[in-house]
Amino acid sequence: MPEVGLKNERAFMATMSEIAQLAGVSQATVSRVLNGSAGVSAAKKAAVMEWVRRLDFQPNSTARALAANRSHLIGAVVPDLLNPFFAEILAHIEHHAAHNGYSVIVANSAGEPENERAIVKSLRARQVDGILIGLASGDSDVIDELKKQTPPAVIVTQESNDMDSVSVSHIEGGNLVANHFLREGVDSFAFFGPHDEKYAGYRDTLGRAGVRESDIHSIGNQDWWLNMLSRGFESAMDYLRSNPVQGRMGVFAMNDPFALGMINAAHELGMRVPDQVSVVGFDNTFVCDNVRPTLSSVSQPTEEIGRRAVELLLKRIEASVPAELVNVELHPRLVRRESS
Amino acid sequence: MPEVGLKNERAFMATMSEIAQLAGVSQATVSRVLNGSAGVSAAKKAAVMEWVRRLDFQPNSTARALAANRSHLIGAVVPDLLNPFFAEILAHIEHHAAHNGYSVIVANSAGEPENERAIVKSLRARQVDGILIGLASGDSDVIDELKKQTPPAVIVTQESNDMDSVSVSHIEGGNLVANHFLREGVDSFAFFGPHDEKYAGYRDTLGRAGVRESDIHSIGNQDWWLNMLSRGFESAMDYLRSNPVQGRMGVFAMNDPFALGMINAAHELGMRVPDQVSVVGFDNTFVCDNVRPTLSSVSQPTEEIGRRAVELLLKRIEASVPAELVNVELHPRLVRRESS
DNA sequence: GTGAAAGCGCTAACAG
DNA sequence: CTGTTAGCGCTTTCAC
Repeated sequence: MPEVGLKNERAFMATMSEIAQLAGVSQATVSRVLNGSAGVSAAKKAAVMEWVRRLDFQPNSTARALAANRSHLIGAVVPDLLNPFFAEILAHIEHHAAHNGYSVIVANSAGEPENERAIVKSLRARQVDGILIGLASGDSDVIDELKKQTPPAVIVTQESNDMDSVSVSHIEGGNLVANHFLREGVDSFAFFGPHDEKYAGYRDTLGRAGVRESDIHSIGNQDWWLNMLSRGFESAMDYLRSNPVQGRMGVFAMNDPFALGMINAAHELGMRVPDQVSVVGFDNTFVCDNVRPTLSSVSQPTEEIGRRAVELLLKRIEASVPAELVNVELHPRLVRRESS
Repeated sequence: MPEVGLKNERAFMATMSEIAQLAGVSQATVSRVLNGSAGVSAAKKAAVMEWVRRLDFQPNSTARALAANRSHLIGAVVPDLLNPFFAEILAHIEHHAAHNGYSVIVANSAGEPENERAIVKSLRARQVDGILIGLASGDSDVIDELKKQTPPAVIVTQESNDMDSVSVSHIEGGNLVANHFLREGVDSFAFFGPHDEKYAGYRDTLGRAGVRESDIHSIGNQDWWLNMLSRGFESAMDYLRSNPVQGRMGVFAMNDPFALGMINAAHELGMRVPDQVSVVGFDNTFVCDNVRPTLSSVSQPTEEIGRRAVELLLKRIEASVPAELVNVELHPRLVRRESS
């Protein structure tokens, strides 16, 4: 071991200069070896690697980031870590990022544009090489911010006209559910959540089957949806109490927690699922299989979303030139279970 | 705007020197102003701040980290992002870290000691100021790694003899469930999961009531528990099929997904919950309220765990001197619902 | 092939 | 109070 003073008592870390001294080469050569740059004699290379191994040397990524202007860090902004869907997406992002030598800084925006903005600023100051930003609903103001002076960014789980994005087609998701209800002979229709593209797809397909938009019931209002885990049940109760169901109603919920809330509310009021109330959720999170009745849900390929998002982002990072917009549009799938 | 060449076309970032030039002061003064160091004339301070505002300047955290040997970055290592419990903990960690000016790098260890080791190494190379490491089960080899040349680290959700830690007492959790079953007149007992401290607490309390350890049924084996989301149901089915229940059995599951698996398996086999099979889970995740029957579960104060862990870690980071071990031991609470 | 040297953008002495 | 100066540990010319 070399005789070096520890300037930080808590974590001794060798430096390239030390390795260089030990190996009898210049520090630049150590750098070359570690970066696999061509043109280092086998002998010196071996000498360097020997000491790298002996000291379990790892180059300081901060210094590297500063010098190379490349941090190998990406930022992942999610609207809600407590939502299993986003937790899943994050897990896959982390997995693929790590696999490519990138670390992930997480930040929770709570879906607030204000937070999103601040987070993007701070990520930029941290020199992240790229940003993956998960949006819970349609467009957000951040997009403007994102378009100007930031590292490359990719919108995840929503489409965007101005930015690269990776997501399923929510419209298609809505279509799927509408067709399903239609086939099952449901005779009244509701949408549980804020009106977005899912709603649009649902409405349009129902419309083509002769169902007027005014006949589609809206459950919940348009802004409470963030704290969804608790609010779903209450909203569903409110709705069912004041809207007696006759025949068979199909409820398309914007996400699984809401769908559960609806099922539980129906049971609470003595209605049968799926006979009187047929329920379909969205995201196909693991709870779907673990509740009774099991929950039908529109499935998003989270692994693919996470993977493609990382791939696209890294491509943007690698290529210094701005390229044409890419909107990866994946296909949702209806997973039918007992609730519908 | 100053005339500066952008060396990185994609993200122009002003530097302190530029601010200094604009404000007519030295770069060091800019640094002082931004760090709130005492002893800068109001006039110069104002001049600096003016330009900081105008250019929306944010100091480069990488450079800052390198120079100050302080990154304001902490690493959070979790065994499983897909487990809602850890997602929750992570959310709270992120929240409190951000609140204190720290960003969080997440890494998924999948509970593999090998990964944990590699992650800790890479986090160290990234100069994180501290590490929060969530352990899914008892002690891990990483602890040895953690004890030597790393930044301060705190174990989260498990106790440790060698490290700072923040967690509930799992033994106490086991006691709670045992007492609950005893009070409810359950007459046979099972534990669903690998034997750990929860099991020990359960066993000991049952023992004091005269139940022999050999009479406590073990469900599942000791190593599959990681991919729990799918395996719970199967294991429960296997168990119930080969062990006909007579009277009333109490099943204490190591976590909520397992508990759900047990309930579903019981239903599948025509058994009534909680009359024939009484089930209690662990972690009290949001699913507990969203399934029918609602699931009894031992609750961990995730917010407090996350907060105290961050607080403790920051204290360690702040204080340069190693202090006495701190093991924050919180209390679990049994939330009784319909399943028991 | 390889070393010397100039930064990357900042913090932190050290002089005045 | 404030400017000058020396690094932090690395990447990257630029010579030889």
